[in-house]
Amino acid sequence: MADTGHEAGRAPLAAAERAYEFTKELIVSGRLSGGELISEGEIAERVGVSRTPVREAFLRLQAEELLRLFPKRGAVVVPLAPGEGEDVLEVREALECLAMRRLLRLDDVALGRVVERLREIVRGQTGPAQRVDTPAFARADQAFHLAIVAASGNVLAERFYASLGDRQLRMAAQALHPRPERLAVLVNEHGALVDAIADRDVARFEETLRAHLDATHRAFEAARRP
Amino acid sequence: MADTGHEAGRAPLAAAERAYEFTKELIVSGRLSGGELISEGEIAERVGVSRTPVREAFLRLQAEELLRLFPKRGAVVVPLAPGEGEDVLEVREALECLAMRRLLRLDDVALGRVVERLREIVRGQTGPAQRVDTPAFARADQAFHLAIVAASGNVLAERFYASLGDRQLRMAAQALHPRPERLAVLVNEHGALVDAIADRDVARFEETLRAHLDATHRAFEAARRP
DNA sequence: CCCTCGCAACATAGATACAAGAAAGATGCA
DNA sequence: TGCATCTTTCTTGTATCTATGTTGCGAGGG
Repeated sequence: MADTGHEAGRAPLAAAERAYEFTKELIVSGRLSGGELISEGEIAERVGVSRTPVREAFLRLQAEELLRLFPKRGAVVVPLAPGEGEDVLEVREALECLAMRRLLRLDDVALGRVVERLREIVRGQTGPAQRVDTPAFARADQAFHLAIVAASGNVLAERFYASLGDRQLRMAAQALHPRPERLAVLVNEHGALVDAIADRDVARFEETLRAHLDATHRAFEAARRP
Repeated sequence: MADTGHEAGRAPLAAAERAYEFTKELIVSGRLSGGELISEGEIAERVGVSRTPVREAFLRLQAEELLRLFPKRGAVVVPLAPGEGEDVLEVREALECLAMRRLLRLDDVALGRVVERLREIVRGQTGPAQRVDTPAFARADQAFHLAIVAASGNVLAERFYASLGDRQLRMAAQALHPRPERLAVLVNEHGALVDAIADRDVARFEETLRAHLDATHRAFEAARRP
């Protein structure tokens, strides 16, 4: 039973993890904007670890398409491409519609549980929307849409959808911020989506979703090029 | 240990890349099946590099969900989930239909170029189909479908679709290849898909694709559970 | 004035060394 | 024999060191 005698309970949080969180925070928060160049050594020094875990962090960030590594030259923060918002939204729409069609296979009881869970999430969004807490709302929005995909049971789609998350957050932060009055509208649209699911109305779901994402997209584009 | 300066004359392939390809080949080809345990050192020795690039390769494979890394314990090959075949096909269908709708935005000249490129790929499939070269055909099949998605210009979708291809290759390798007489049919179906694209007929494309994938899926499931 | 060659600074890529954690097997005791 | 514990060994995690490639700048020749 020899207890280790170390700071019990406190996870040491691996160096690679710290480097990852640190760098990702820099990017997602926007303190490092697209196109900027960073080096392993620079981050290593600031985090206080060696370059090896930083390298690992950079690889993960590259896999998430937040960083782009150039051999022997360095790493640049991937800028959001002009058409990227469109791409993300189209894929989201496709995956969510797929999820909706898949949800139809559930019996009424199971679908009822899904609907209840979704309504719960939507209820949780009214708070951030009223407080105009944009970052919190962005996370709640993401959780809502991800929940739809997750409920469909397609783990592949769920994983991919989740991987879009950080990218969405990055865009949402820019898209929602200048237009806080849209938040309440978004909550209503979420409610309408759940209604469509509860009614097993695929066409209405797709139509509502398209309008919902179109509005978000347009807001984003409007924010980008005033 | 391997002398590094030996083949330094031309090293177009980085050590990390070699380690990655080597390990991925082991997994996708099925020589390493789900649940098996591998270690960095083992691969490093077999590839003839140090553990550092192997570590990098493992991280990439983990990001692709082909490998699962356990801290301080090792790496296991992720087993293919029971419903994964279904999941993959559904997502493929969704993404390809999305691509088709996107292709409609192209003008006739651009669409004509796409169609011609696709026909080229289909023509290249007749050889493997007649020779019943199943692995080559599987790659050509994947290239065809990926080309459709790539032509749509959605890089996000394209990347995800490519990662699905690896999973599908892996499943195909594991399930003894179904009926070789189907290969010629598949080529014809590919041709029909291109025709639908050339005619800008979304409905026909979706219908043909669904039948195409359904048949593939059924063949796959039939091979898996005899 | 412009072009080119060469050198220095800097960045990564890979190898190696070392430390620490976890599991299997060996060992001693009741 | 059965169990607790200790040791051994295998594994990863991190640091450091060396090699190599890329960039940028400046001197020198046309």
